[in-house]
Amino acid sequence: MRTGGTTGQVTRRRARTRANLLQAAFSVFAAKGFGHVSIEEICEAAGYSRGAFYSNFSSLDELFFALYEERAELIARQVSEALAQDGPDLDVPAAVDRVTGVLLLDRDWLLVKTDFLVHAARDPEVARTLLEHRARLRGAIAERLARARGHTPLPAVLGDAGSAAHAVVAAYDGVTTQLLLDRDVAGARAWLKQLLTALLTEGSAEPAPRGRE
Amino acid sequence: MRTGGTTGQVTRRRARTRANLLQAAFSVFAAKGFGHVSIEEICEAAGYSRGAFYSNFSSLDELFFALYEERAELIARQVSEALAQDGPDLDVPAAVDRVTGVLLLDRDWLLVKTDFLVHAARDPEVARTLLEHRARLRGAIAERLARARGHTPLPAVLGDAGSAAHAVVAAYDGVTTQLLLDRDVAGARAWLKQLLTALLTEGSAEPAPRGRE
DNA sequence: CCCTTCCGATACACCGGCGTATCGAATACG
DNA sequence: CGTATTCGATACGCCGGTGTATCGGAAGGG
Repeated sequence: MRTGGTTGQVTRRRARTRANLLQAAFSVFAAKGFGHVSIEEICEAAGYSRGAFYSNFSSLDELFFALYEERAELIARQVSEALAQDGPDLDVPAAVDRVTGVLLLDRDWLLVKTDFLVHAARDPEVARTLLEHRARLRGAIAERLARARGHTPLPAVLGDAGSAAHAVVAAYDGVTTQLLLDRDVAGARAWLKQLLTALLTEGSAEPAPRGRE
Repeated sequence: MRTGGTTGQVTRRRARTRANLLQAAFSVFAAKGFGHVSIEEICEAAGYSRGAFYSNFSSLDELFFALYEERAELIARQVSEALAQDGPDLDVPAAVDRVTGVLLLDRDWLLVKTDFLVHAARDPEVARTLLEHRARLRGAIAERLARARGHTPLPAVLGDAGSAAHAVVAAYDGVTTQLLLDRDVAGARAWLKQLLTALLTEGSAEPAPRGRE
């Protein structure tokens, strides 16, 4: 781990190495799960020696944390964009399509995210980070819902926009859990649409999607 | 690991040992998470040597699996009882109270269950087991909902009882995720009631509960 | 009460992975 | 193009945990 360089001379090579390690770690974590992964495995996957690892990170936990933050940041931006993309009217199915394109399609990300959840569940410090990330996403959703209020007849079954956003996130989490098990992406998208439609509209009766199990 | 005893002479001591190991393992897994637990730790916690472990299980995975199945069986029975308990009318808040008493109160169980989910997400064989368990719970819910149909005005926004049960499980999973992070059991119960009320009734507007984050 | 059968504690050899120290090669900068 | 500095590969010692083999004591049957 680099501690305090005398000058600010940080090279391009170093940045590449770090990025490669993170990239490789992502694959390995997704495949095996954090907690069943050794530092050596990551180094091997990335094509570096352990020396490179310790030059860039001080522990596996630190790398994992850095990895999560990097990806979470990326996702958050993409979701915000996807939400902001259309007009003031709220077209739930269309919005779900765009957002799930970001949130549900990358199975590896779901796996790593769930590993991180497990981690956070046992460490309040880590939990804070995850809660903040979730709050940011929820904020984007609440904002979008608030914008729709008045244009589209969003009924107040769930209270204000913030609470409604909470419900949306819960639905998303629930669908994610199922998706991790049955790997049915199409089904998950359909279910999420179904759930959100039920939650966000007053009385639109649609057929329930087919579940695999 | 015991393979093929010449006679069927399996003693009481053995059963106690096995139970003690499972019990200790549960605590250790809950505290540290599967994947950060060694066989030795479990033996130490249970007050046995590694010899005892290998006499009863052949690997950590096997023990973990056995542990999950034991507990899941228990929970499934309790939930079924809790659901069958009252009359044909569906009192959502009351039912939620009874069911969440079983499903949300034991944090350790939530932690182990999530570890198992992570495991299952990477191993289709394990996933099948978990999916079957979930299907059983869902079946109990669907049955309960079907029984309520006709008595209580359950609107068909979600389709048939099976689909509605699916939605209920998704809501439960979503709330669980949040609970793992914020540890707010009361809040989780309130949220679950809120969500299920919104999903299972036509147009009852109630205030949203306070979230901590 | 004996004695057969079973159970689990102990001892042993082994290895994967960890963290550090050192040094040659790569890189930025003048 | 030289050179000061950083980066990462290699080598080393170490340890926790694994799985097996052996053996003394507990448990249950007659």
